[in-house]
Amino acid sequence: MTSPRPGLRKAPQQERSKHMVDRIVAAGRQVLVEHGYERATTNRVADAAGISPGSLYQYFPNKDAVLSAVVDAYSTEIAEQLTAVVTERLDRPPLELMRASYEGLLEILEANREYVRLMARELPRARVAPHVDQLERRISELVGAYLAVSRPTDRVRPAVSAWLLVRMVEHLCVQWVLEDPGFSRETLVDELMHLSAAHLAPV
Amino acid sequence: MTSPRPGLRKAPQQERSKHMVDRIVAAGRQVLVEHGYERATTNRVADAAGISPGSLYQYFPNKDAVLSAVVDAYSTEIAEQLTAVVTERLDRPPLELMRASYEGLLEILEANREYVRLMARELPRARVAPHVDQLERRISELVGAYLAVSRPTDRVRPAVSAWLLVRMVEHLCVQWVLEDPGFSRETLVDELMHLSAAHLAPV
DNA sequence: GCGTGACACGAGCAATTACTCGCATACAAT
DNA sequence: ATTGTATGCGAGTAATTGCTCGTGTCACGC
Repeated sequence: MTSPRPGLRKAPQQERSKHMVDRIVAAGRQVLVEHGYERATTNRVADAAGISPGSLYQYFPNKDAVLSAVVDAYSTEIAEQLTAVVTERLDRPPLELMRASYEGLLEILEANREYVRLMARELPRARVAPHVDQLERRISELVGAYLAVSRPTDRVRPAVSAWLLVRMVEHLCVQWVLEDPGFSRETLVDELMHLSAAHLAPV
Repeated sequence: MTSPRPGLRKAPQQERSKHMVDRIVAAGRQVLVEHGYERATTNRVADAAGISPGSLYQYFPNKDAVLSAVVDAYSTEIAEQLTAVVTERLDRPPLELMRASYEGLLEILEANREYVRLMARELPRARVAPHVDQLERRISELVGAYLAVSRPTDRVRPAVSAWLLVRMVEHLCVQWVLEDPGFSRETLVDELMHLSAAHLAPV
């Protein structure tokens, strides 16, 4: 990434510093996961990156920018995985697509439990809200558009269905991954399917 | 409350200090709501309570204890309101009880939007998790017990239903209150009823 | 080789924070 | 009134934190 990122003090120009930003972000992620939000200091991040605080501040204007970059990189990563899973199966029939999406989501969340815990438990909600809100809005719009075309039900407006289903599925999957409430992933998917289908069923 | 509270340094013995603890907790709540978590310092809380930091530390061993007391008092308050709403209508038929509970929950959340924002957005999840988890577990157990008796469906175990329904309803209601997503409370309740009924419907 | 600017360093500053302690005051019992 | 104690004060302290700046090093065009 040579293009200037938002929140970056300056763009790296020589080879040796090209990866500096990425190293800092990676170190920030590691510090957050290992030490938690309250112990995530700039000095610690610089330490973890094997550089000095001064070098960190050549690329980031302040602590906030570092943490934002961490959250941003991490959530982009997850969003891309999710998009890939869904678009891969976009040609399948609706119900099958739905089930595949839920299973894909759960697989991704389970594979990134560390990230889920960081975003949903460790970080103050105010810090992740912009990213999460944006992601939820984007997905809601996609689902809403899909529903506006297929129009499985007239009881509810597509936008309302999208809002409800996206938040319901997301939250239950996240909580299931974090809590491990004692029933199988298959059961969860089955019940999510049941709930979604019931909601979308015509009057 | 003359009984020693957990996390309290010492119990007030004279009249003039009886309300000191409550004043500190109230001030803490106000500071959290007004200034946010990151700006909630002990000195600011003492200021807001109109006392000195030294006095604060006569009753609380550390900052954490103050914040915990705030969260605890606040969530107890809400839990009591919710319990009242449900128990008041415990004799009504199941569907009516369910609808009344959802409506009661939404009324309480809307009346305490400030609290909801504090708990769900402002505070780090790690700090509210104990309280929220406990509340969720308690409600899940209640619902599970209720379902174990009435057994509306054999498809899912009562505990699983309780887990899913409690988290689904709670999260959607909280998000609806915080986001104001552009559809009426009536619509939300209708859809929650629809979803719950569908989930609990026999095979 | 040499000069110039990008790069990196890390000690340290200024500000903030949680928390204390010596002292003053209000109260209750005698 | 006097005395012992509970209560309250608030300037101060030790530690931490975000961040800077003077200094030095390295890469690259000439």
